Amino acid sequence: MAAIQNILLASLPRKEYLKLLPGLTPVTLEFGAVLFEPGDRMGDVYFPSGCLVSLLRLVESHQALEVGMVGQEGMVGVPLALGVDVSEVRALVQGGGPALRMSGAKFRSALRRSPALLRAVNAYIHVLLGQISQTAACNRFHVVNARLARWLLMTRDRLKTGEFRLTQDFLSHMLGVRREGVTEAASDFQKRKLIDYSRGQIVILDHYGLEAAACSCYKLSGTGSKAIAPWRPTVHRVSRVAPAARPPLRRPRNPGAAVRRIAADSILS
Amino acid sequence: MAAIQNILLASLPRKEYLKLLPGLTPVTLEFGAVLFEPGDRMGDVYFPSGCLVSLLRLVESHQALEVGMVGQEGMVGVPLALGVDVSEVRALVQGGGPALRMSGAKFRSALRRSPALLRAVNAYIHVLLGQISQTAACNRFHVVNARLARWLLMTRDRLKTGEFRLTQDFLSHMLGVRREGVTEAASDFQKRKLIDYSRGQIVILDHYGLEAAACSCYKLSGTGSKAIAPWRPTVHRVSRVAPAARPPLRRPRNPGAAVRRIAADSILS
DNA sequence: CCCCGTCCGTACGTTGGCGTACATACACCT
DNA sequence: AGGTGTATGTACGCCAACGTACGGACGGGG
Repeated sequence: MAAIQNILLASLPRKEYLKLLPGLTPVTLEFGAVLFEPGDRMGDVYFPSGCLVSLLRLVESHQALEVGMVGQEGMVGVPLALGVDVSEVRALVQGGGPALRMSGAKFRSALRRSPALLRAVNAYIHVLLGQISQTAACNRFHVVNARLARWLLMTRDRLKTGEFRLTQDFLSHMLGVRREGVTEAASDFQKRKLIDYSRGQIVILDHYGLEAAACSCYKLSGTGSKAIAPWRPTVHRVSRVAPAARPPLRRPRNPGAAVRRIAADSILS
Repeated sequence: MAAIQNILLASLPRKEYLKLLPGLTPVTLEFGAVLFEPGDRMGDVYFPSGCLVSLLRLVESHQALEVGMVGQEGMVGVPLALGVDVSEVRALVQGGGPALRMSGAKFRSALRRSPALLRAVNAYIHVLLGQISQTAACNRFHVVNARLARWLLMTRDRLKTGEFRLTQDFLSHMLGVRREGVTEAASDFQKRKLIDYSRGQIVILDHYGLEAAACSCYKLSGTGSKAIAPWRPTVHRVSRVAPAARPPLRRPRNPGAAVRRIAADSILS
């Protein structure tokens, strides 16, 4: 059996993990998939093992703001652990990859039978609370540049890679700013050789430089408490990334699964 | 026995509530008292019955932002229910009044023994999560005027009165803006006869007008979900409030209790 | 190969809020 | 009665971000 990639599950005693195993289905979450919309009944929970899910709060049908970011350190569907099965946020797959899925019913019964799981989930809820409130303050006080830097680093820590595919338009909805604002901030970083950015392909060139550009929120709860260690080995390359094997930014190849997918320009809706 | 004023406790079956009763100590929280600081070990939880507690996130030693507001619908010390006893926020008594206090140890054992309490607390945690994330989006997208209106209404709903004592300086830290920004917004409201404001004494004159001035966040999670009903009977008076029995804004009369108190100009620190 | 959709860059006037500074006003204390 | 500290009002320059508009650039499909 492969190593358990989700930290929350990995923290369980082997015995309790084995009891959970039958209920866990490995799935691949595609970029752009929407796991939940506000108002949706949440049928399943997801434990990301190599993907990244954004929790977005929608405002007045024209704007979105990321309030939480869930990677290997956590789970999607926290309210189910609290006895609520209606989502208040949009859960958007922001970085495609593997996850473990469990039905809400099984999850809730597992919570009752496994004290270790309950402890782990509770601890994560606390982390999430802290992350959300930290992000709230960050969004209020810090300028776009600093927030973008923080966001890129947080993403990197969770995807364990300094390369990912995200349009500036997408980013603007995460940060709750105009697309042009992202362009300016990204251009600045690019001039300073902190990142390379081309048509949705982001490469982090200088991790430490980005940290210096980020607000202090990154070091505080930026990584989602101690669970996620910043992923260090930064590729220092200055040449453009080869335009080779680059899948299309949207239109994922495998439209299957019971998750909706959304057009890039309707992250808001 | 008087009616149970805390909605969270009142929702319990009488039998389970009676089991809790020995652990509950009625206390009076004074305006300005700080229940927890970030980093503090939380020894007790509080169930407000007629007071109002703000949860503030501090940023870089010079700014504060309210991320949550706890009244009769909730409790202070949520992390204790999640197995964490270190606070991440400042819990500041923003409206003095009665509350029920319970030791953290008793609370946690009560949670184990009372399924109804667990359900109620979990439901509240979910509400709090929603409130925090809604506030985050609100702080990002809405102008000061709208946010101030929302804040006043939320306070009113929880204190069940349209009169309360708060300086503009205090408000500025709640909203995360300059004091002058609050002055301008409040002056605007005063000109439009929505509120009366004089040296820390706020009177809401036109509840519906304020609602119109507030952003839509008020109606959404503004009231903390369905738990708190907006408190309607607005006093419509235009004359100045009599300068009569007005206690000093700070320097509460009873400095006792094991809670620290802070100077008005150090809400930040 | 060209077209067209997507994505990125830039520009310009506007504005909400900031930082700063200072003036007034009220309240309590001596 | 006057002083002192706190609370509020106002003013001015500045800047980050907004709304809007448009131009260019890349890339896949017909």
